[in-house]
Amino acid sequence: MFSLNTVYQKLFACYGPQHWWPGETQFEVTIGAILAQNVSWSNAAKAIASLKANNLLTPHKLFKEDSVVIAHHIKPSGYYNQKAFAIQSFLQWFHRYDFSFDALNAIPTAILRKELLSIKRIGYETADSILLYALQRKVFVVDAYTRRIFTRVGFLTGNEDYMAIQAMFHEHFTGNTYDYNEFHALIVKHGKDRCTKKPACNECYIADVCKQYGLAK
DNA sequence: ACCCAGGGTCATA
DNA sequence: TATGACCATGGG
Repeated sequence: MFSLNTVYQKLFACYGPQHWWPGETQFEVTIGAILAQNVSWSNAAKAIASLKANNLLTPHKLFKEDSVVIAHHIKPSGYYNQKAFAIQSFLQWFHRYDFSFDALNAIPTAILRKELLSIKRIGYETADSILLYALQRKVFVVDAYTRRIFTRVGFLTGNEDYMAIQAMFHEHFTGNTYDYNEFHALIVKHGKDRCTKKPACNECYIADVCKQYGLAK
């Protein structure tokens, strides 16, 4: 049987809490989730800093501002035209809730997820990142590291789609919302440190743990 | 110079 | 359903 709980506990013991998401407000975390799409966090952070420095990091400002201007300020995050559009698509939706995160808190997770996914340029991972890290919903965020690492250690075949992988975590990982937060962050941390694209991941800590406890299938 | 990073979408077969 | 192409910057 799967023992994702043990893998999580071992990663936590090894690396410690990651304290994600680095963002001062729910709104900053949300915009950060869009800006971080397929780009290093350092690049996304530069774009956030740029928006802050220009006093643009509020729902009202970004909603009214010309998308060309937004694109200019978020350039360091890459894909700046698409991301400017994504931000304004999100805000067009958020405007229906008066830019209120309290209003979002009243919506059931399944409904909220569906609505987020209906927004242009917001896919599974971005929607789930917003749900988990900005809205404190117990939703597992699946990313490239998750697929790569857990395929490598035998928990996945590599052919599962996003929803199938998420379903596995939802079914077998019994942590609370805080644990969901840390688990994803720890997977990214581990991926960056020790489990890159190298064909043979000789120093994979998760692989070590799985071997030690006989956890892989 | 090359590879990759806390993805998403669309055309094509 | 499943690949490929495209979007684009900055750090190693």
